[in-house]
Amino acid sequence: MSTTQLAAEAIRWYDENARDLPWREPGIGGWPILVSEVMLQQTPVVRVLPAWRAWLTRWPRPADLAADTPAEAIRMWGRLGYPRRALRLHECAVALVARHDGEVPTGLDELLALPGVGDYTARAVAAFAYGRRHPVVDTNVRRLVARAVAGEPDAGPATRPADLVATEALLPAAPERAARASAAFMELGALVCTARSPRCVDCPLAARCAWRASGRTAPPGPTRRPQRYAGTDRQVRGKLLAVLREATGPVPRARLDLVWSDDLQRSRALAGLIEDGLVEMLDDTCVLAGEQPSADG
DNA sequence: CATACGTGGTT
DNA sequence: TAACCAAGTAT
Repeated sequence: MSTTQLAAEAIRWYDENARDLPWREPGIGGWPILVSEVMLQQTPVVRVLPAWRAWLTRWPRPADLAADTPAEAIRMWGRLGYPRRALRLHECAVALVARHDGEVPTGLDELLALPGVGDYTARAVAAFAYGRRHPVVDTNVRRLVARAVAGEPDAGPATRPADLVATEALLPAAPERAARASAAFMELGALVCTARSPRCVDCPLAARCAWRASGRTAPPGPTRRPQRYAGTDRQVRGKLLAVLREATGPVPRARLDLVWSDDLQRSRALAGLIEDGLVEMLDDTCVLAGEQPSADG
């Protein structure tokens, strides 16, 4: 079977070339892996590393985080971006204590029911923490499969059930080995079969790659670009939250007024943060969610 | 299915 | 410098 060979080659390469990442340490546990997966959502490895270490040092078990405030979780999140993930992780910890005896569950459905855990993360935790044989499909795997198997320059814009089927077909029968294959595919996608400039010369799958065999056809024309970051509500939210993150107590509205001059947009952004549960309003001041009143008032 | 959601490094 | 990119999720 040629598909089985893809996994075999990928694993062989992975054994030699995988990065030495702390959450890959054998037996590390479900919680550290869950935290790493959530942090890695849309965030580069190099920025996650220190945050992951600090987070797990402070909250080694879900119960530790559940006992602390959401505000502290948001603070520890620092500048990783998408701070709602910190809130989701805190909610996760609370749910794990309430529903799963403080442990990260092993089943896909139970994982999927956790806040901030979607299809990718549920599969990643089940496979990498518990050795379950589930296809793990992230953007790297979708790109690699699109190229190596389908011969296309890139995967489609949205995850499709077909991606799951195509990836499942590549997995070895033995669960532990399937999980290793998934890790290998992700690592290959991250380091070799990259989006911009794939390094086919270094690719262990090159000899079997359909895209390379076709002469590396170019992707279709320009896709519609999203809005620029500068000037968006997103940027304003970031500025507002940065002030609250660094403050030790309630912040007067007047101080938040300084971060953005457009009253309408600033109000809209703040309302969004409150709506998302990241920020709370107390009288004429704002605080991070669940912030405890400081002793010194 | 499109869009909102942060941040900072690379090209 | 502007655009692109990085282990997605929720609506």
